[in-house]
Amino acid sequence: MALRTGRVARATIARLPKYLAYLEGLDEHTATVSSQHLADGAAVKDAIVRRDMSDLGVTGTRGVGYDVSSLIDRFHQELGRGEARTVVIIGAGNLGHALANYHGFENAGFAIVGCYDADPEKLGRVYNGIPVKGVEELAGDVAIHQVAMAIVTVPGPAAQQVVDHLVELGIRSILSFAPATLSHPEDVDVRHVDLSTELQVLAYFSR
Amino acid sequence: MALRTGRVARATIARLPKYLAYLEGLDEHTATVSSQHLADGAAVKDAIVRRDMSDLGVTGTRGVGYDVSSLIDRFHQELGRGEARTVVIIGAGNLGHALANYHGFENAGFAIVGCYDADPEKLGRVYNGIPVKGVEELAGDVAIHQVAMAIVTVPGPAAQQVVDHLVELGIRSILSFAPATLSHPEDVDVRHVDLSTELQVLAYFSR
DNA sequence: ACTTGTGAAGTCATTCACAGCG
DNA sequence: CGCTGTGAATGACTTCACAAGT
Repeated sequence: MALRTGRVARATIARLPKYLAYLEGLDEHTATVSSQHLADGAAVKDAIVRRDMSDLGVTGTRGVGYDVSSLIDRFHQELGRGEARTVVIIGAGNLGHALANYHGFENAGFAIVGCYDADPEKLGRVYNGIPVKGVEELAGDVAIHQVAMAIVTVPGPAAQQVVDHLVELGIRSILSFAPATLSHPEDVDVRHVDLSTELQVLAYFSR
Repeated sequence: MALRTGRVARATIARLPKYLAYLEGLDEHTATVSSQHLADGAAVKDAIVRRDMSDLGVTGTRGVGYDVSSLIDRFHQELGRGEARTVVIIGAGNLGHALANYHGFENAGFAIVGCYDADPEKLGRVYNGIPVKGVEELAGDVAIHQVAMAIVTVPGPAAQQVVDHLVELGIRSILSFAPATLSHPEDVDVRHVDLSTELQVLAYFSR
């Protein structure tokens, strides 16, 4: 259906890292995978795999499957691996610290420029090679490193002004862990991960 | 439409904490809210609020709005606040530490029983009043405290066996931060928060 | 007048099921 | 025969729009 859409569905993109993890863990000499096979590896249904490939414009061989290395290349390209992508973390508390030490971001091709905090006492620390700096350095660093994304880990009450500041600096994509309802211009994409809500939803459905 | 369904849509439940946060921050003497008003406070559309209330079986007064304290009571009840709900955290690394220190879980009515790690060096530490224990104490603690939920923050490769173990202990709800595809019985509810995937999706749509 | 409550339509994503190619 | 590729069905959630209650 979508033979050359510039944009692919969010749900499809979210599965690409899973597909990639499975494909990259495969034997060197595994040349092809069937949708069934890939589906098992990524814990999804086979029909989803075929739909995703179709939406991405990827084509396999009937009776055989999809070419593994083509898939890997295509997924890398689609996810923008290889391009320089810089990120800042705002808030050097426990969560900021944990995220700075989390290697999944680097593995996915992101470079964390710095971790910014208002507390002068934290200044100068280094987490996993990432410097903790004062917020006054943020504007400069964003410009120098062409930062396009930010991860917000400040306490709830401070989150709104942090978001406002980030938007002012030209950041258009924000991943927030702050337990707060945030307002923002609609051309800014704010993804919200609310840990306590996740747990509450889980609890609700376990009764 | 749903006047007495035992179960409400996931999406609706996920909004209740937002509604609650807004309502609980209201003036003492604000007796009612309109769907419009509540929608603004929770950053959603007013039609969603009305649909949610309808699905919950909550009824307002036309021309006036919904009764604030009734809503608060109803939401608390729906989310199971007030009931004893115990949780364990598996993995006392950076993320486990951060989550132990995160007060949002307690605020939502969860009691974190302990933080379990295979590394003997971490044993005996206390994070925010939560003891770090060896995994061999997990089974006993789960039984004693009637733990029904677990948060998994171990590295990817260890995650599958941790999940298997938790399932064996009777845990039926798991919130996993491990960057790994996990298999589990279908009567066990596993919510997966993949931080690096979140960032990759965000990056994709910012191009 | 103001605001609820809800059919009906719209959007997005998953799943089915099978025709058609290799 | 095996496996892809996709129309069509289904399902979950949102949004519209308006009739009806206060």
